[in-house]
Amino acid sequence: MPCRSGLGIIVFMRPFEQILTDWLKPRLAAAFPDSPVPLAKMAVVVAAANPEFGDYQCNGIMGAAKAMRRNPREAAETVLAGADLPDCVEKAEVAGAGFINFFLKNDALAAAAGEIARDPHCGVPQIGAGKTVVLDYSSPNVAKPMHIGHIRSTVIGNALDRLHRFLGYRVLSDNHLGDWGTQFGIIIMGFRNFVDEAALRETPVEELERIYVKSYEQSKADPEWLAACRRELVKLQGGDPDNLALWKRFIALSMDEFDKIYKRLGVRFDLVRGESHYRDQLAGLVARLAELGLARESEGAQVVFLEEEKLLPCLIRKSDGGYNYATTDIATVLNRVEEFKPDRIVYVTDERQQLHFKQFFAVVRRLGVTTELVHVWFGLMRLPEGTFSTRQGNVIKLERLLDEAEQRALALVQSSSPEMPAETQKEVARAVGLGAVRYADLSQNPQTLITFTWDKALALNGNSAPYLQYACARIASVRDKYRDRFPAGDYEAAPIRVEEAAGRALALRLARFSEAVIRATETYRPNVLADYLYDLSQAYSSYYQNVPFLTAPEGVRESRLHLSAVTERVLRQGLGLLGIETPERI
RNA sequence: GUACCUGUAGCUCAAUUGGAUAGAGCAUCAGACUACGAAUCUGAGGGUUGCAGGUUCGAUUCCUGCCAGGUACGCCA
Repeated sequence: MPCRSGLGIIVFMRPFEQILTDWLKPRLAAAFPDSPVPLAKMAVVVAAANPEFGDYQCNGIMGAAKAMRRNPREAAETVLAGADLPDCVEKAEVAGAGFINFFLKNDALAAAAGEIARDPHCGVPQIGAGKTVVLDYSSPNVAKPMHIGHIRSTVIGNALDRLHRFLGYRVLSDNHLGDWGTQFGIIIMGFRNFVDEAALRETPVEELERIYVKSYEQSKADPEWLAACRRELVKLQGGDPDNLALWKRFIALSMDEFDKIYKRLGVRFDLVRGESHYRDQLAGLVARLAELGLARESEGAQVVFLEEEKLLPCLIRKSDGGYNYATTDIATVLNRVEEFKPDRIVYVTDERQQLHFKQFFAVVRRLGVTTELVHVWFGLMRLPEGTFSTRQGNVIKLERLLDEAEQRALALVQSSSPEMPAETQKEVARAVGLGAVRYADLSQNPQTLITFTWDKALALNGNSAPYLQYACARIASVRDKYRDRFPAGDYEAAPIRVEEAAGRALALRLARFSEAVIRATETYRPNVLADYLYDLSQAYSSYYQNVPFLTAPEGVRESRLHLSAVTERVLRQGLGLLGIETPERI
């Protein structure tokens, strides 16, 4: 992996899979001059599935050989015949039906670990340099408390945010608040008739929710009330000063509460532009779509038909003259494209909005926008007894989840670290509890539904954030003891040597960090990184258990401390990308 | 009715996007602290990958049909 100039300065470093792929390409091109399978696909090298098959493997030859009616094993032998292996490879062999397996030199693994320690990005290439991504996530509705259903968009979106930045992308995170919908007519009526000012001072957002629910129920039972709600909405949208003042107050109260949660979760946005930010552009947008012949009237509404895309029609203006979210979303894309010139716009929402995104993406395409648009959707959060909803009253507030997590973590810290000062215990419990909640969500494939249980969300052992945090704390603890006992020692200057099996397995995991980061980002699945970190951590725990540090002979001791330090660095960096803190001691 | 998603060990989830003997955690059972943190480690049992076909050297992955669950289908977001 290390690539040095003659002066011993690091020029660049590449992951092993990249080195091996590049090595394979010209050889495959020579062996298969007329292959119908593209070289780029044939030459892909991936981590080996099983240690007995080496460290990395290439599976592409079998497909190509098949397409050309050649014997795959013989074809693979031909490729390897020259035997001028890359420096990092100990041996390469053909196995099974026509796999090529690569076994790396221990020295190469040791050197790679050393490079990761020195590289500011832990060996991860800056593949996003020069590219801009707008990331749209969280986006809660004003006047409703955030509940456990909101955690997914916020936590997944935030992890994607951090991952992209780490890869060198310019990221603009935008919290597209629901601050301009039909709900405000209902809330204003609720406010005028039911508000309890004392409650509004005590728990503002809960009170707003209460009056919303009450007014909503009344609107379903009473057509007069519903009509009044509509009138209030039209007044608001028409700029009525009283309603505007109320609306602004609702937003301010909600934002205060959202900000508290974002602060606890370590989430910050570059932009907070709610739907209302685009409200003056909606009429012009609809007119433009009509002029272009894209939109036309249907049943009193303005609609874009999407038969070519085999999609249902997209409604952009209601028959009562009001606009809906599709219109706002289209306007938002146009603004972002013009203002930020992004290469890509990524949205993180739940699965229910898939059709909506396909529809308004299609409309935007017809307007000539070529920016890549991605909808990252995730499965709904459910309770064991079924879905939850505000109206059923079975929601679990996000704040309560976070409080509970910190409490459980505190109990654990107090029992296992009684000597720790109370203030520190509290701080550690915060990091451990919130880390557990984040990890429980991020370690699962986003596209599956999550059934919420307290035990799962707050797990503190096994495959959980505290397991990873524990590994970090243990490394830090050994490092401090080393400094006590060997004040003159400098393990960071000592070379890393890879000898025993557990150390080799650990170094191999470290070399795969960049692959995990890139794949997690490109597939929009933070769980890929979470899986990697857990695997790395297991490799370390095993190493720790099987190999002495402080009682090892000089040299070996320093090498092991050094390898531990690299592991710590990658773990802290990786967990940081998931938004999980790693206290020195836990 | 149409479209999308999910179905893997008792439970919760993986499986490098078509690769080799389908892997982890929890739970169960058996071991390991007079060493550097046992929030840990070592090992065992546990599988017709919903069912039935198909495509090919090779399928949890792709195609078709069923079954079960979830979600969405013009004026909510």
